[in-house]
Amino acid sequence: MQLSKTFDYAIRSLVYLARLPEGEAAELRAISLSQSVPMSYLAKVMRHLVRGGLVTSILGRDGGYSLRKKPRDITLLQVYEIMEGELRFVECMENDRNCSLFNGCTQATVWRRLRQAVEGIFRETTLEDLLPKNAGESVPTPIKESGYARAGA
Amino acid sequence: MQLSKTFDYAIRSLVYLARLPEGEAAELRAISLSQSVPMSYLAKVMRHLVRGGLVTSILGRDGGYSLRKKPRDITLLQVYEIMEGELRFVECMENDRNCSLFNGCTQATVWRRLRQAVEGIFRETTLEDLLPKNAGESVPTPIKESGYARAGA
DNA sequence: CAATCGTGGATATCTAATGTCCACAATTGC
DNA sequence: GCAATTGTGGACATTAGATATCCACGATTG
Repeated sequence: MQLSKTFDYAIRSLVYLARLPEGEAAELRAISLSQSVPMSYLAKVMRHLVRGGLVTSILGRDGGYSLRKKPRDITLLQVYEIMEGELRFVECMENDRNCSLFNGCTQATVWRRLRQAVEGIFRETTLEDLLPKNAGESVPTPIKESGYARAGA
Repeated sequence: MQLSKTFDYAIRSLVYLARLPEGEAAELRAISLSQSVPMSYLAKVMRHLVRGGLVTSILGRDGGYSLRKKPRDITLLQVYEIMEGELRFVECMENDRNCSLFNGCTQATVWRRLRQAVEGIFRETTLEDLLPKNAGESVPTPIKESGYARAGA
């Protein structure tokens, strides 16, 4: 019942990008530092987001990442599906192939209800909802940068 | 976002017990067979349920397990907490110690809403809800018993 | 006392998440 | 063109947790 760090990283990175001034891009290093996420791992996360169409990447010098949509047009459900695939609580959720037990699987109803609930929340929550309220704040910095985002890629 | 097999095993075993005639107990082997769960692993699951107070165990010959409460008095939330501990979606859910980022963690709200939703469903769903509707049915048997519950403990 | 159960805990295996690395392609400034 | 910078791609390593196995033991019954 845990959400993966990867998913959390993705959201935090997106929020970071959403807080940038219009049209500006952020480097991997900056995001990594601000979120205390290993740079090489974050790189992988960002690639997902790029392929998923939520983020644009700019190559070469002065490159970086920037949002491709308005914060309010990015839902957590989109992010989840890009990072983790379809929302599912048990192996057998859709395909009865896996489950050789034919107790009519009375659990299925519960799992389905669970998914609907979670999916609903994810669908209704956009990046905008995750932006800090106090407007005139600048991008946050990490408390201690214990070894993240050093030399490397 | 996956539920553990262990949790699923626990529920299925409880449902199995709930379907027994009043006051009857079931052996580990029988449960294991019916659910296609390795016996030695199921033993561990059952111990949790015993310690958690949902199930009584009878030692010695003709021993086995039986429910300690009525099916409608056992909620999925109880089962979950016994098997997995407190419901939680991210590490930092309660204690801010883990999280050295002070972006005010706007996600926290979402995680909390998520938990409330799931917790609600778990709290409202009892074992009774998981019993097959068609009354006069006997305890199910597995389709194929491919190697489970053989010799061993 | 012998057969049958569950108990307890150490240990092993497996799998997915997480993290690391390096060669490469794109872009920009000189 | 060249060097520096930035993201890309994929192979690989590590870790952690879930899952599974084992065995010596205690309880119970006939």
